[in-house]
Amino acid sequence: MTKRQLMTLYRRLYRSYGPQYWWPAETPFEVMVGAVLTQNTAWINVEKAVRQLKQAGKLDPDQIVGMRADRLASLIRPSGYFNIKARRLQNLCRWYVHAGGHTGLESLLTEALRDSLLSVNGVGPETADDILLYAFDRPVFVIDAYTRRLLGGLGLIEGTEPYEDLRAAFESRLDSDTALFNEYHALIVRHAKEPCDGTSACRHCKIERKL
DNA sequence: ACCCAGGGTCATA
DNA sequence: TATGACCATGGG
Repeated sequence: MTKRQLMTLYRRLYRSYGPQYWWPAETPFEVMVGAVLTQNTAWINVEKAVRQLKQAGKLDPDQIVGMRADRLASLIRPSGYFNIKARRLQNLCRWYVHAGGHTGLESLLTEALRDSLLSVNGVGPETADDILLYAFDRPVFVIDAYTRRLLGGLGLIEGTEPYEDLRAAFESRLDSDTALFNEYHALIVRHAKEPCDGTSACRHCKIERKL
Protein backbone atom coordinates (compact mmCIF):
# COMPACT_ATOMS: atom_id res chain seq x y z
CA MET A 1 0.00 0.00 0.00
CA THR A 2 1.75 3.12 -1.24
CA LYS A 3 0.94 6.76 -0.76
CA ARG A 4 0.24 7.10 -4.48
CA GLN A 5 -2.28 4.25 -4.42
CA LEU A 6 -4.07 5.81 -1.47
CA MET A 7 -4.18 9.24 -3.10
CA THR A 8 -5.32 7.81 -6.44
CA LEU A 9 -8.17 6.04 -4.70
CA TYR A 10 -9.05 9.24 -2.86
CA ARG A 11 -9.15 11.27 -6.06
CA ARG A 12 -11.37 8.72 -7.77
CA LEU A 13 -13.80 8.81 -4.89
CA TYR A 14 -13.78 12.58 -4.75
CA ARG A 15 -14.30 12.95 -8.50
CA SER A 16 -17.28 10.60 -8.39
CA TYR A 17 -19.02 11.83 -5.27
CA GLY A 18 -17.68 15.30 -4.49
CA PRO A 19 -17.39 16.75 -0.97
CA GLN A 20 -19.48 15.00 1.68
CA TYR A 21 -19.62 17.75 4.36
CA TRP A 22 -19.15 15.34 7.25
CA TRP A 23 -20.01 14.68 10.08
CA PRO A 24 -23.80 15.07 9.64
CA ALA A 25 -24.50 16.94 12.89
CA GLU A 26 -25.16 20.50 14.02
CA THR A 27 -22.62 20.65 16.84
CA PRO A 28 -19.46 18.83 17.98
CA PHE A 29 -21.37 17.39 20.92
CA GLU A 30 -23.97 15.98 18.56
CA VAL A 31 -21.09 14.29 16.71
CA MET A 32 -20.06 12.59 19.95
CA VAL A 33 -23.58 11.36 20.63
CA GLY A 34 -23.96 10.10 17.07
CA ALA A 35 -20.63 8.29 17.24
CA VAL A 36 -21.87 6.18 20.15
CA LEU A 37 -25.36 5.64 18.78
CA THR A 38 -24.13 4.49 15.37
CA GLN A 39 -22.12 1.59 16.78
CA ASN A 40 -23.08 -1.39 14.60
CA THR A 41 -26.27 0.44 13.65
CA ALA A 42 -27.76 1.88 10.46
CA TRP A 43 -27.45 5.67 10.39
CA ILE A 44 -31.13 6.17 9.60
CA ASN A 45 -31.96 4.75 13.04
CA VAL A 46 -29.44 7.04 14.71
CA GLU A 47 -31.15 10.04 13.12
CA LYS A 48 -34.43 9.05 14.73
CA ALA A 49 -32.81 8.69 18.13
CA VAL A 50 -31.03 12.05 17.88
CA ARG A 51 -34.26 13.70 16.77
CA GLN A 52 -36.02 12.39 19.85
CA LEU A 53 -33.23 13.63 22.11
CA LYS A 54 -33.52 17.08 20.55
CA GLN A 55 -37.29 17.19 20.85
CA ALA A 56 -37.02 16.23 24.52
CA GLY A 57 -34.43 18.96 25.09
CA LYS A 58 -31.92 16.33 26.18
CA LEU A 59 -29.17 16.76 23.61
CA ASP A 60 -26.91 18.22 26.25
CA PRO A 61 -24.14 16.61 28.33
CA ASP A 62 -25.43 17.84 31.70
CA GLN A 63 -28.98 16.76 30.89
CA ILE A 64 -27.80 13.31 29.83
CA VAL A 65 -25.68 12.86 32.95
CA GLY A 66 -28.57 13.93 35.16
CA MET A 67 -31.36 11.79 33.75
CA ARG A 68 -32.35 8.25 34.60
CA ALA A 69 -30.74 5.60 32.40
CA ASP A 70 -34.09 4.02 31.56
CA ARG A 71 -35.50 7.37 30.51
CA LEU A 72 -32.51 7.98 28.24
CA ALA A 73 -32.85 4.46 26.86
CA SER A 74 -36.46 5.08 25.90
CA LEU A 75 -35.48 8.24 23.98
CA ILE A 76 -32.72 6.55 21.97
CA ARG A 77 -34.68 3.34 21.46
CA PRO A 78 -34.71 3.46 17.61
CA SER A 79 -30.90 3.24 17.49
CA GLY A 80 -30.92 -0.27 18.97
CA TYR A 81 -28.90 -1.63 21.91
CA PHE A 82 -30.66 1.14 23.80
CA ASN A 83 -29.89 -0.04 27.33
CA ILE A 84 -26.16 -0.39 26.85
CA LYS A 85 -25.95 2.72 24.68
CA ALA A 86 -27.75 4.74 27.36
CA ARG A 87 -24.98 3.81 29.79
CA ARG A 88 -22.27 4.46 27.22
CA LEU A 89 -23.68 7.90 26.50
CA GLN A 90 -23.78 8.71 30.19
CA ASN A 91 -20.21 7.46 30.65
CA LEU A 92 -19.04 9.67 27.79
CA CYS A 93 -20.97 12.70 29.02
CA ARG A 94 -19.71 12.25 32.57
CA TRP A 95 -16.15 12.17 31.23
CA TYR A 96 -16.84 15.19 29.04
CA VAL A 97 -18.39 17.35 31.75
CA HIS A 98 -15.73 16.34 34.22
CA ALA A 99 -13.00 17.34 31.79
CA GLY A 100 -14.56 20.75 31.26
CA GLY A 101 -16.11 20.08 27.85
CA HIS A 102 -14.41 21.14 24.64
CA THR A 103 -12.76 24.08 26.36
CA GLY A 104 -11.08 21.82 28.86
CA LEU A 105 -10.07 19.19 26.31
CA GLU A 106 -8.85 21.23 23.36
CA SER A 107 -5.48 21.90 24.96
CA LEU A 108 -4.62 18.20 25.14
CA LEU A 109 -2.31 16.67 22.57
CA THR A 110 -4.11 14.31 20.22
CA GLU A 111 -2.56 11.14 21.65
CA ALA A 112 -3.44 12.17 25.20
CA LEU A 113 -6.99 13.05 24.19
CA ARG A 114 -7.30 9.70 22.39
CA ASP A 115 -6.08 7.75 25.41
CA SER A 116 -8.51 9.64 27.60
CA LEU A 117 -11.42 8.86 25.27
CA LEU A 118 -10.46 5.19 25.20
CA SER A 119 -10.60 5.09 29.00
CA VAL A 120 -14.38 5.64 28.80
CA ASN A 121 -16.29 2.37 28.95
CA GLY A 122 -18.18 2.05 25.70
CA VAL A 123 -15.74 4.07 23.61
CA GLY A 124 -13.55 1.83 21.46
CA PRO A 125 -10.99 2.79 18.81
CA GLU A 126 -13.42 3.63 16.01
CA THR A 127 -15.76 5.67 18.17
CA ALA A 128 -12.78 7.52 19.66
CA ASP A 129 -11.39 8.32 16.23
CA ASP A 130 -14.78 9.49 14.93
CA ILE A 131 -14.89 11.90 17.86
CA LEU A 132 -11.28 13.01 17.45
CA LEU A 133 -11.63 13.69 13.73
CA TYR A 134 -15.15 15.03 13.49
CA ALA A 135 -15.70 16.69 16.87
CA PHE A 136 -12.15 17.83 17.70
CA ASP A 137 -10.69 18.30 14.19
CA ARG A 138 -7.69 16.09 14.93
CA PRO A 139 -5.84 14.38 12.05
CA VAL A 140 -6.65 10.72 12.77
CA PHE A 141 -7.66 8.23 10.08
CA VAL A 142 -10.85 6.35 10.98
CA ILE A 143 -10.84 2.63 10.21
CA ASP A 144 -14.19 0.92 9.84
CA ALA A 145 -15.62 -2.19 8.22
CA TYR A 146 -16.11 -0.32 4.92
CA THR A 147 -12.46 0.70 4.87
CA ARG A 148 -11.39 -2.90 5.39
CA ARG A 149 -13.69 -4.13 2.63
CA LEU A 150 -12.80 -1.54 0.02
CA LEU A 151 -9.05 -1.55 0.57
CA GLY A 152 -9.07 -5.31 1.03
CA GLY A 153 -10.96 -5.78 -2.22
CA LEU A 154 -8.34 -3.69 -3.99
CA GLY A 155 -5.64 -5.87 -2.53
CA LEU A 156 -3.99 -3.00 -0.71
CA ILE A 157 -4.50 -4.61 2.69
CA GLU A 158 -5.35 -8.09 3.93
CA GLY A 159 -8.40 -6.76 5.76
CA THR A 160 -8.08 -8.56 9.06
CA GLU A 161 -5.23 -6.52 10.50
CA PRO A 162 -5.66 -5.13 14.03
CA TYR A 163 -7.25 -1.67 14.16
CA GLU A 164 -4.14 0.14 15.34
CA ASP A 165 -2.00 -1.44 12.64
CA LEU A 166 -4.27 -0.15 9.89
CA ARG A 167 -4.58 3.30 11.41
CA ALA A 168 -0.80 3.57 11.66
CA ALA A 169 -0.43 2.35 8.07
CA PHE A 170 -2.75 5.04 6.70
CA GLU A 171 -1.46 7.84 8.89
CA SER A 172 2.19 7.11 8.12
CA ARG A 173 1.61 7.15 4.37
CA LEU A 174 -0.67 10.17 4.08
CA ASP A 175 0.04 13.78 4.99
CA SER A 176 -1.33 14.55 8.44
CA ASP A 177 -4.23 16.54 7.03
CA THR A 178 -7.49 16.79 8.96
CA ALA A 179 -9.48 17.90 5.92
CA LEU A 180 -8.15 14.97 3.87
CA PHE A 181 -8.88 12.39 6.58
CA ASN A 182 -12.33 13.89 7.09
CA GLU A 183 -13.24 13.66 3.41
CA TYR A 184 -11.55 10.32 2.82
CA HIS A 185 -13.50 8.42 5.46
CA ALA A 186 -16.76 10.12 4.47
CA LEU A 187 -16.20 9.15 0.84
CA ILE A 188 -15.51 5.52 1.74
CA VAL A 189 -18.82 5.37 3.60
CA ARG A 190 -20.62 7.12 0.72
CA HIS A 191 -19.17 4.66 -1.75
CA ALA A 192 -20.30 1.75 0.41
CA LYS A 193 -23.85 3.07 0.36
CA GLU A 194 -23.83 3.42 -3.42
CA PRO A 195 -21.68 0.42 -4.34
CA CYS A 196 -20.20 -0.42 -7.71
CA ASP A 197 -21.47 -3.96 -8.07
CA GLY A 198 -20.89 -3.91 -11.80
CA THR A 199 -24.38 -5.24 -12.46
CA SER A 200 -26.24 -1.95 -12.47
CA ALA A 201 -25.69 1.17 -14.52
CA CYS A 202 -23.27 2.50 -11.96
CA ARG A 203 -21.28 5.64 -12.71
CA HIS A 204 -18.70 4.85 -10.05
CA CYS A 205 -17.32 1.50 -11.15
CA LYS A 206 -14.02 3.08 -12.13
CA ILE A 207 -13.22 3.44 -8.47
CA GLU A 208 -12.61 -0.23 -7.92
CA ARG A 209 -10.33 -0.77 -10.89
CA LYS A 210 -6.88 -1.87 -9.93
CA LEU A 211 -4.50 0.88 -8.90
C1' DA B 1 -38.18 -15.25 7.52
C1' DC B 2 -33.49 -13.78 7.14
C1' DC B 3 -29.61 -10.54 7.05
C1' DC B 4 -27.14 -6.72 8.29
C1' DA B 5 -26.11 -1.98 9.81
C1' DG B 6 -20.78 4.04 10.05
C1' DG B 7 -18.77 -1.42 17.42
C1' DG B 8 -17.58 -2.56 22.08
C1' DT B 9 -17.29 -5.35 26.26
C1' DC B 10 -16.57 -9.31 28.64
C1' DA B 11 -15.53 -14.19 29.38
C1' DT B 12 -12.87 -17.83 27.90
C1' DA B 13 -8.71 -20.64 25.72
C1' DT C 1 -3.89 -12.95 20.42
C1' DA C 2 -8.20 -14.56 19.12
C1' DT C 3 -12.64 -16.21 18.96
C1' DG C 4 -17.70 -16.22 20.76
C1' DA C 5 -21.88 -14.42 23.17
C1' DC C 6 -24.25 -10.53 23.90
C1' DC C 7 -26.51 -6.17 23.08
C1' DA C 8 -31.80 -4.79 19.78
C1' DT C 9 -34.07 -1.68 16.32
C1' DG C 10 -35.60 -1.11 11.53
C1' DG C 11 -35.14 -1.58 6.47
C1' DG C 12 -34.05 -4.57 2.53
